[in-house]
Amino acid sequence: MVTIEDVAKKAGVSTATVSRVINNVGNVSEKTKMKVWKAINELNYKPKILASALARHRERFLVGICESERLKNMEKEKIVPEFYTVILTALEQIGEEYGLKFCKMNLFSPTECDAYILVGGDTTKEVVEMYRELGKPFLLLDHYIPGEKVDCIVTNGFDGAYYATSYLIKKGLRKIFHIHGPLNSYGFKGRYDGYTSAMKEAGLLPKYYEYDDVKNNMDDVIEFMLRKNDIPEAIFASNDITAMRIIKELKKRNIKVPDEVSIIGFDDIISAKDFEPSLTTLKVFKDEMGSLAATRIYELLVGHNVHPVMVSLFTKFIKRKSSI
Amino acid sequence: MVTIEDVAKKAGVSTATVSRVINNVGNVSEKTKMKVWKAINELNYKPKILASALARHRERFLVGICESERLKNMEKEKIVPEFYTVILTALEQIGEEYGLKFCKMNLFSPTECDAYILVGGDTTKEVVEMYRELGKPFLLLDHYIPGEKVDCIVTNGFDGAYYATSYLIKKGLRKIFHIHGPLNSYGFKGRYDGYTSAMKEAGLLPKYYEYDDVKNNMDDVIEFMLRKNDIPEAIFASNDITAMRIIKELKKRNIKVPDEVSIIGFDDIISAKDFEPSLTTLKVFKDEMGSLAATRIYELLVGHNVHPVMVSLFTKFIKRKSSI
DNA sequence: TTGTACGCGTTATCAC
DNA sequence: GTGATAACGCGTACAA
Repeated sequence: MVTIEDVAKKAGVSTATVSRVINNVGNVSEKTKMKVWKAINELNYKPKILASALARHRERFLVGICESERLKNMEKEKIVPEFYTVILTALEQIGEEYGLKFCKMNLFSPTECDAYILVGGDTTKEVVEMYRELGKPFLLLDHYIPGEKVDCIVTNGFDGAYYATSYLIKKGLRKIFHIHGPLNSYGFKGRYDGYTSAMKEAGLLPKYYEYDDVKNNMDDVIEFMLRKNDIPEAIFASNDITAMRIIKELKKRNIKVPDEVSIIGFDDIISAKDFEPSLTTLKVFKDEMGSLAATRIYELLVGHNVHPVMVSLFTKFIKRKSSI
Repeated sequence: MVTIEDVAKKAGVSTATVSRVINNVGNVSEKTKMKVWKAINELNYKPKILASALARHRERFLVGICESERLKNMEKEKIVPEFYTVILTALEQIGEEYGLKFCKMNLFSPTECDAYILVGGDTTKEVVEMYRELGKPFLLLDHYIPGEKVDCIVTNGFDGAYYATSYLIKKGLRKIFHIHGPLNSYGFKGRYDGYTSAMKEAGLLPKYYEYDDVKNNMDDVIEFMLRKNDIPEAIFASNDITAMRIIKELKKRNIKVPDEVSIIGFDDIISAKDFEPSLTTLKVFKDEMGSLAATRIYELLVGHNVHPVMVSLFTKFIKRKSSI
């Protein structure tokens, strides 16, 4: 392994100078810079992020947590239960390990920071453009924008949905439906794809209904579904809230869960395990998302040319009483 | 930040003992273990991977690079050009930074190692099951298996395809076709999804043809396409080899590229820039895949309960002469 | 402008 | 069974 010391020796300077050249700080004469870069290239030296990060621990970076008003309100009204809190807690805890300080701000009017974490689905192409112009590293948390090649951390909805659907199929069920939110949301789209993919692979016909979260038209959706397709053997819902509303409507019509219809949700929100019946679901690791975000933003802050990636966390199937 | 020293002080032992307890090595009395765990929990201490990794550099891990015969033959016959070489080079270089040693072996009959990297698309559920039973960390490189929740590193075909298709649309083209390999391959499927997604969003009708890589039936595909849909304005191919074969067939029929038809490939294989005309394509960062694989397998080796994730690298659009 | 020396948090070696 | 301490590779006060 070639270290900074090897480079220093080869260039005939001290390790301090090499470090200064690499990180482009302090005053180094052009002549010395040339010598150092030459040595670096000849030895094919790559700085070790690990050691660098450790040594930089004294450095304090300020990272902006950027949220839209809409998201904050959803938090407040418990539509997106505990999401924000859990993420932020993990983010701050792991961030501390890297010497990160966090600072909340509005997504659309960020204040000066060393880096930014853009939370939730309200980040558009235009917003990304704005952050690009700030010239600081940033990443999307729980969101992805096709074609923009911007670093992001998301939950792998496809995989979870595929697993849940396959599970129901393996249990011998055939008439498995999917009720989902708007498919322009990346999260819902992935789950939809996972469901249809599993169904098609098993030679089954996917059947799905769109549900409007805001209007809460579950009554109509269920009514329509029952009239048109008779009773399904199972429904995979694109989140826990939706699953709970489905169960409520089924109960109203005296349809037994899970005896007549199995229901599976997505998220594992806190109330899922105390619901009646307790909800079978796919657990989303919000704390892991937070800690991954902290790790990633740190890499972007101190790493030399980091390639943009999408990191998607797998979910965990939690078997409870709402499904066979 | 709470360090190992804080824990040691609280438990009334040395840092060495705390380290021994955490990593479960050496001889520590049960009584001391209890004291240490108690202190760890009370302080909510989390070991710092960074420092741990740095200190462990002296340790040498042996990592198996597992490939199927099929893949090795494809390498040899240049069907998957330079893939193996580029990946392995980056893997070894970055791996060295972490004290990793690599050892090539057959995917289906691995020998004893500390961890494994399973290369390419021949890894099935059954193979995964076999590696799980080995009880060692492993990850898939350039492959993903739905529902298995196994760590993997892939290229984000969806994003690249979406970008390329959107690019053609923005240039004013409407009749954009897609010629793809078998969709049971994760890579081809993602690109297919990205293409159709971009087309649908623009209100255009996706049109695609499957091409059989092994039979090399490009002549038939092009013939069929031309007869049925007349001439497209552009074709997005699911890889460079396919793109080159398309161009060859079009040339044979005196159709000009890019004047009459724009062609975009995927991969940016070495020969892409010397092809006539040079190929517009989406560059896959093989070296980055290798280095990410090294980093990730190291995290799996030394990290405490690492959550499984899929890391997908964004591609880069390379504009050359085969497209407008 | 450059070099010396210390510290980042953890693990491993060697005493006891 | 346990403790003191020297590494690991790099960044940066401070000195020169």
